Amino acid sequence: MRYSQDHKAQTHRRIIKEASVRFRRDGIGATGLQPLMKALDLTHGGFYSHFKSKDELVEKALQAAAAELDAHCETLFSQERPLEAFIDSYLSAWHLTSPAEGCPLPTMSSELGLRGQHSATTDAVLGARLKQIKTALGDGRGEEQALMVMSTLVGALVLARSVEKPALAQRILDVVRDNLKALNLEGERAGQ
Amino acid sequence: MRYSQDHKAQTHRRIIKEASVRFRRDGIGATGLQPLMKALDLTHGGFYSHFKSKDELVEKALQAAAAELDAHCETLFSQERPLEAFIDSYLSAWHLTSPAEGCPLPTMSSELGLRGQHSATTDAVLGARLKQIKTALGDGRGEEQALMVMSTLVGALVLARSVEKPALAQRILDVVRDNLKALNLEGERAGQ
DNA sequence: TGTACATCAGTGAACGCGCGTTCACTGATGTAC
DNA sequence: TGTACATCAGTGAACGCGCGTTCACTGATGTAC
Repeated sequence: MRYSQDHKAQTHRRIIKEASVRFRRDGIGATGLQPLMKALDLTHGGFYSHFKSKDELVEKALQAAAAELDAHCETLFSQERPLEAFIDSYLSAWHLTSPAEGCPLPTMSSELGLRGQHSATTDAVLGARLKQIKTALGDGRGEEQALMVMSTLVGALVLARSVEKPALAQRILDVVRDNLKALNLEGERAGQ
Repeated sequence: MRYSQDHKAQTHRRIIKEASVRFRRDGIGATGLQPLMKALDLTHGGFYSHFKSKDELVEKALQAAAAELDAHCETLFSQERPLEAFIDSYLSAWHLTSPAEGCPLPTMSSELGLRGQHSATTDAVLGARLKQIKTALGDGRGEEQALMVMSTLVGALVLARSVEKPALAQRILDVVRDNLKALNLEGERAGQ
């Protein structure tokens, strides 16, 4: 059946979108192409008229998640207190329980690293955040401080998602959020 | 064939040891029981006379990795500058490239969390490190500072292992190590 | 001390299942005349 | 404007493969007499 002009492009985007959700939520290895296509009311055979392999979809899905995060961060960093907005967002209860729509660094990039299948997109995502944080800090040691902030945010989220007790997870997020804000307010003052 | 008295216990430990290495290095989902048993010159059928399921082995392997880390950290924290020794060890080039023998938090615990199969052992591992760091810091806000340190260490290692460019990975480790030491030396002074 | 037997750690074939990937095919639609 | 045809996104069966798990079996050794 031949479809209207941009029908295939739409399907292409739908596959990438669904994949970027599932890869982040369930893991890349644990996400099957058959269930993924079925969720979009498609059959699995058609997958290969869109992508030449699962690996290609993984890269496209990571890029889609990166673009999503870029858009979200553009909003956050144009607020009055950009760094606080970013920290609050990254360590929110929503981000804790919604890896499917969250930052791909602790999910997709992490799994790609584990398998030794690194992607330049990971470096781009990290680089984009570092640049935004550095600009928000505005002082000379911005680059190093930005790396500290990102490491702490990612680590806190990874740990909060890993621990068994929900109360401990929430405590990690709360403590790190408060202490990180305190540190960075100092930095912002020092930079002025 | 009947074996000498503690032969089975030895095999049991060998399986757990090999699993704790493979789960951390390759991931739990990507580690097959068949190749694992073959690597120990055993056949896969015998696995179930040792463990009732792969999940049971996962928990035992995580506990083994935790015990290994405990032993290593006991050495580190009995040195003159315990916190620096721990930070240096955690952010070492060796730890970056040797997840198989390293901290299970960014590897096994992270994957268990991703699958929603949390373990109390994760909380125990984190708790043990927090306690040691808190003791090393020795001041009133030790608990919160300890959480900040652990989050930053885990995040730095996760990011360093995720990025594509080795130079960026090394830079993350270097910057975070230096800045974390600076922060904590202040803390140690403040606590005295 | 020598023999018969019970034990049980480990064997290896087999189970159903889902994986990524291939491929001959379908059939509604856009295009050509 | 009406008809014949080419296109090609999507179909669905099939491929080999490795997974976790089961189970009837083996055979060297410890134990009992």
